[in-house]
Amino acid sequence: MAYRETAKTRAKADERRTRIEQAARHVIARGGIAAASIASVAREAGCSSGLIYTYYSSRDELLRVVFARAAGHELAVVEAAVESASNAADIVDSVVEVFVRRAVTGRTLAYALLLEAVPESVQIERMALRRGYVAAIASGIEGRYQTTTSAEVAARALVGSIAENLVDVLDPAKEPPSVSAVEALITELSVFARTAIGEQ
Amino acid sequence: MAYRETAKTRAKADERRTRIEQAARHVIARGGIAAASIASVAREAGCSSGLIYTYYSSRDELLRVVFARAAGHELAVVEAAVESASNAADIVDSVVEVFVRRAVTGRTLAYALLLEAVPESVQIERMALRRGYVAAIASGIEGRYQTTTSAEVAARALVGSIAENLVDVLDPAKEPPSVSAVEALITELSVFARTAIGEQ
DNA sequence: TAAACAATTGAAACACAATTCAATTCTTTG
DNA sequence: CAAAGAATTGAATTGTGTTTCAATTGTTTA
Repeated sequence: MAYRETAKTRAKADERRTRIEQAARHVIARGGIAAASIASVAREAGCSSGLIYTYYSSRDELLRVVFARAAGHELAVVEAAVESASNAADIVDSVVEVFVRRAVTGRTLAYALLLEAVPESVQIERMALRRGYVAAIASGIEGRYQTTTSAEVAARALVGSIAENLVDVLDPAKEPPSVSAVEALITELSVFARTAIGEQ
Repeated sequence: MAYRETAKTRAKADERRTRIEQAARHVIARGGIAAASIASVAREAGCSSGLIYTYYSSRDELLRVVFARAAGHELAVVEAAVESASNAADIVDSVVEVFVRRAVTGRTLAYALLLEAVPESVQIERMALRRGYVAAIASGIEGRYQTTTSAEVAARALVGSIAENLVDVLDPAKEPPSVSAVEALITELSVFARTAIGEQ
């Protein structure tokens, strides 16, 4: 008699949802959160503005979901780096390297994840990402090395040290850094971090 | 024949301007940049919204001026702490102590200065503040102590370490930290920072 | 194919603060 | 005091982007 929801229908809806999230991610990676208006995400996704509201209750909600997914991905990379390292010095080296290289490669996304002005709901996800980084590093350091201070303070300090040294590098108003500048930064941050946790 | 600008007039205008900036500072200290709408600053200053545009070309400009002044004050305090210290370990100790205590005492202002989402023009002032902190610390470290890494990277890392460890402390959604938690944080950050620069 | 209803559109409505400006109030000077 | 003009008001306007929803298009079933 009539149209009813079916597997095919649901699959198509899922695809649409995915397409919208991908579009939002692309727009953010290109121009930051500021560029991710409903209209521009819709344009990128090839749909109308209205349709986005079939999948998300508001712009903030869409941004929150997309941000959380991107953050989860970044965190997983850092967690993997921590896990594959064999001692505290290795951990901080890997974290510095992975963090800086990924930030430089995906400048605008990194800027959005770390520094850009974001709506409240997204800020909450950003805090969660930072807590995730800290937890990953702290757990890595804690088991294997007796630091002079609490692993949590040290882990936070490491995250802060890296992030602060990326501020200029990620500044959208500035030119991207040269390869040699990036290498130099990685080296110096590694030395600093190893010293900071009392290794070598 | 007519009314013309005079010393008294100018003095009154200056007073007005000062009153508006004070009002803006109060509003920000109470509720952050987000709370500093033109209407609420006007209410606090006891004048109309329109009058603010006699003194500032836009809300962003007002915020920029007020932020820059507050930032300058904070920076001067840190610079004084650096100058009064006699060696690298003293410098980092003083900076940690002054930074953390002031942040905790003026939580909302510190949040605005360091972490809150701000308009572009204010973000530029924030960057200047951070560069100021880095320069002050770096110059202090550089002359008196041979660090393992460049003084600039170390100074940035120190600023980042402190700021990151303040994130939870300053979160407006959270309770202010207990006195003992603040003391513990200062101690731990000091130990971390001294270790980081290679001093005991 | 027709009926039933879901998916999609996109222009209009809305929200919300910044900003403007005609009208009013205040100050100064001769 | 009256005229000139500056200071001030605050309601109306503007700008910008989100959100809605009546109308349209697409899909499914009998």
